[in-house]
Amino acid sequence: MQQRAVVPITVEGLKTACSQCNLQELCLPFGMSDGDIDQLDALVGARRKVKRHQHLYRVGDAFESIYAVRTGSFKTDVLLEDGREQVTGFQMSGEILGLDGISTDAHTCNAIALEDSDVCIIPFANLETLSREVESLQHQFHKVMSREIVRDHGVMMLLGSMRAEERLAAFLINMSQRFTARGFSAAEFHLRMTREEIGSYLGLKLETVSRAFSRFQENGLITVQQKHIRIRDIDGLKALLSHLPCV
Amino acid sequence: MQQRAVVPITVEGLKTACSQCNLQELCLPFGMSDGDIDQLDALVGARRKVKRHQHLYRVGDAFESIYAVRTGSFKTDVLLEDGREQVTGFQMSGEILGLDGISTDAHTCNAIALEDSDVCIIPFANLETLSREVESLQHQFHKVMSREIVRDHGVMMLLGSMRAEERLAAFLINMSQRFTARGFSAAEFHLRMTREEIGSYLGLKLETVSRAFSRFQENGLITVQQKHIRIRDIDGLKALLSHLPCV
DNA sequence: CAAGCGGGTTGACGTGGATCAAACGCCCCA
DNA sequence: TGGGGCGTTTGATCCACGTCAACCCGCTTG
Repeated sequence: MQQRAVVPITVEGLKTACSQCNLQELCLPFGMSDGDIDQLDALVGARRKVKRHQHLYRVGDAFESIYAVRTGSFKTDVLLEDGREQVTGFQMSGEILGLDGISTDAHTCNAIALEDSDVCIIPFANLETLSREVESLQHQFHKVMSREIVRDHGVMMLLGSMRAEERLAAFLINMSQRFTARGFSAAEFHLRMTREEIGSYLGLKLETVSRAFSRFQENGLITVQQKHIRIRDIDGLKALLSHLPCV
Repeated sequence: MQQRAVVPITVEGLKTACSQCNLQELCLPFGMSDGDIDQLDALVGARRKVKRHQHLYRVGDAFESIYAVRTGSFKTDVLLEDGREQVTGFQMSGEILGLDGISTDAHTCNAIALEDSDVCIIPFANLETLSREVESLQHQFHKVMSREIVRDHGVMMLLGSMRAEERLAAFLINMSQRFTARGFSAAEFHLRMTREEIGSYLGLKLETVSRAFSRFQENGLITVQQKHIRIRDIDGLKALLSHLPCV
């Protein structure tokens, strides 16, 4: 995935134009014509900064906007009464947050910044209005929602049918692909979440995650130093998924 | 590998009008005005019968329509290369199938009838066109997609953070609520899926599902006779979920 | 500089659910 | 009417992952 011509980021302009944004290929405007994207510019309102560990929204908050991650990253989670946490996803730049709120006009999960981050606010009423006029926007938005559903099915597969090492391998491969799409190294990256958060996402305890990392390292698949991951044998990781037990 | 059984669209001409359908409250038209629903009538094309164990669509099939279940019920599943199956959902009358296909213009899961069933075919291109004109339809459709996302998060919670009996209790409560919404008894119903399918959905083996049923019966929470379930103590089931260990 | 702390690793041990195995009951069909 | 097969139940055993606990490391703070 090649980056578009580098465009100087608008200097602290409160509104960031989609038409000038280098995340176009990853975000809502993907596949839209330049003309259509210009119309999006009018819609995407202010940006909002969210500091590490702060909530972008919480369960029960009134739903008004969806958000596109510009910089940084987030996790979304759901809490059970007794305190158990289920992380439902990690979101990186260009990805859309808040779709859960549409169904009941209130958010049904929490969105928390994993690092100092920055989102574009997309007022949902305006998005619906504009997407009645701009067919490509309408279609693209539907694709974004559908992609979220497909992603969730993948996670269900992972949680319901895979063993610990398969889950972690799938997670690492997924992270690698998403970093690659953003122009970062496919083989070397920095995880923003803790072992506990990874574990919650994968339906495992943090000790199990840690042990699986260690085992991967022993087997020469990766190198781990705290949150810094280097993938040494991506095919080996992928083989774990095919359940050809480490041919 | 069996050849695609190209089910001839049962002409049956009788295209059912949403405006005349008693599933309105559960289906896409929910919340729309009578006038707006009349417009939907033009859109919902033929119906299609699907016999028990037949596919409504398969992974890889071109995406053209979404479907509303009229009678009967379905499961959706995803398969891993080595044959492991993950059931991603069960769909009852009024519920929408096929949203997974929007993202890539091809279906990403299989939809299989659990009994002889009957769906309304909603050509997606037409739906997008009409929902550019009918605001209430647009909004309702977005809610349907969002509800699916929220539902998936619930399943992730279940798979990632709950123990076997909690999962089954959640499943039974959910089924009971959905039967109730359709005018059936909340306390007594007939499951259309096997123990294995329930297990796949809940991330458990069929033996574990069976044992949990038996344990619930011993504790006076339910009565089980094969697929026939009678709930005797709904509060007891709900208590299992709050993880107040059977006070 | 020490003390405290959050995150991570590692070991010893326990257990919930998987696996293996046998038998049963319902239903379809010859 | 009897047989065969699928779905289900139940018991015995196993093991992957959870739990508990000790310790390490890098940061922060007084």
